Amino acid sequence: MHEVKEIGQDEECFFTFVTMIDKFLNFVATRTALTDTDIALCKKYFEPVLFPKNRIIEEQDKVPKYLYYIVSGYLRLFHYNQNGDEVTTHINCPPGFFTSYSNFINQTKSDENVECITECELLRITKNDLDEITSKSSSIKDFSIFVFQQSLTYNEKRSRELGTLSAEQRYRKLMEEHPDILHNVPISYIASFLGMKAESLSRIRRKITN
Amino acid sequence: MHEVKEIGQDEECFFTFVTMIDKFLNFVATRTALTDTDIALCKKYFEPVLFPKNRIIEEQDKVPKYLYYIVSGYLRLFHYNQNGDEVTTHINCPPGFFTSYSNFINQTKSDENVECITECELLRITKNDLDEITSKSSSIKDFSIFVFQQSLTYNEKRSRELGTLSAEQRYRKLMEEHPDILHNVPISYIASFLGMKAESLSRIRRKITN
DNA sequence: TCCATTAACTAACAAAAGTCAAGTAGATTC
DNA sequence: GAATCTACTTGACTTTTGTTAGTTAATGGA
Repeated sequence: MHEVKEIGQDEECFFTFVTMIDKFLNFVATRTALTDTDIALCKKYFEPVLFPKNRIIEEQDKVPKYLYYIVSGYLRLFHYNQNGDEVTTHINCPPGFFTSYSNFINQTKSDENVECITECELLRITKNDLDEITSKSSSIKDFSIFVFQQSLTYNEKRSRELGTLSAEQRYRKLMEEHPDILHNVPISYIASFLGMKAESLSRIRRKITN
Repeated sequence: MHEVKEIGQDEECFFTFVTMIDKFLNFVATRTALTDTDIALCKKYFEPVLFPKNRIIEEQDKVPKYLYYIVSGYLRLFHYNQNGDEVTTHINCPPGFFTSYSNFINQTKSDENVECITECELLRITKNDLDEITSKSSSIKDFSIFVFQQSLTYNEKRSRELGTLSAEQRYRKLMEEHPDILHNVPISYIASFLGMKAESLSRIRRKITN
């Protein structure tokens, strides 16, 4: 059985693998029926890890190593633009998966970093191991295709909103759909994620709450 | 052997199936090696069709019937916003595939219309038939996964650009990457696709060419 | 051929968002 | 507890984009 790895730190960890993998299996079960064999495969190949706040777990200019399932915590994807400013392109929280999808799937170099915004409990799997378990289990394969499609749908939605909504409408939408993000993620990341400057978001927030 | 169907019109058609499918097979071959069996499968299941300018070939509130390969012509995806205005979310041209991807894959209702901007020569395939040939040929399956990944990559790129570039930068980028679109697609569609008003695009064009 | 319709451009003004510079409040550190 | 430091806010100003309305050019149908 795995132990929870806390990378680059010597602090003790009280989170148990059983808890994490069970949460994951519950999530999968909401969508796909799993056999005992499927469950055993997941337990064998998904590795539980615990990271502290602000840890960068995938680096730009490298091939993303893992697909992550988020048990707890907040993650972001960001890169640097021509001026050297950080641009946050994704923010996610439980329950869900996280990685630089197209680069992970194709195993190509990504220009994005994956960073833990808060402390994060994650389950991770490499591309090789994912291919391994999807070839062994058609249920897991179906679920993995579903996850991939979710990412496609997400990006279609995101580009539609960025193309047609005003900064204020985009913020209001985030307030409705992910109020938790507002309480757990720095405003500056949220502004960048919503495609506006931090000052603009500040003004919008004041106007709304006034 | 198929005949080229020209739907809803009685005009004669001089495009041959052989030409269309050969262009398609050449395109696939740039990426995936096909056996004679694979080629026979494609010829059997991809149906050549010819549509006139402005024809809507997939309608909103319905499940998209086909995935299209574009042999010639320009297509767009559009929907209506709260004010009843058209919003163009995608424009594409040969060589490439076209559909409302996430709804086609999941066979769910789409709120988008697929419209031929110009006369279009297309090859189309239903979801059932696509599943059929991908189950019979692993090469075709690989290629089909590649096509969907392209769509994911495309949407990631698009949302990044809409989130971080100014209207002028977005137009300049389109000028560089798809100058042909500017000559074949109405300005109003392009403006909407780039997330700006037609008047803004007009100003930008004057400023650039002045 | 003429009329009606539409697409594209223009201009003047309004609103939204960015820029720059300064200020505040809350943490953190020594 | 004073001094930093950082994230966030604020205000004045600029630039970009949207709005409205009018003009021109091209298009298609009767």
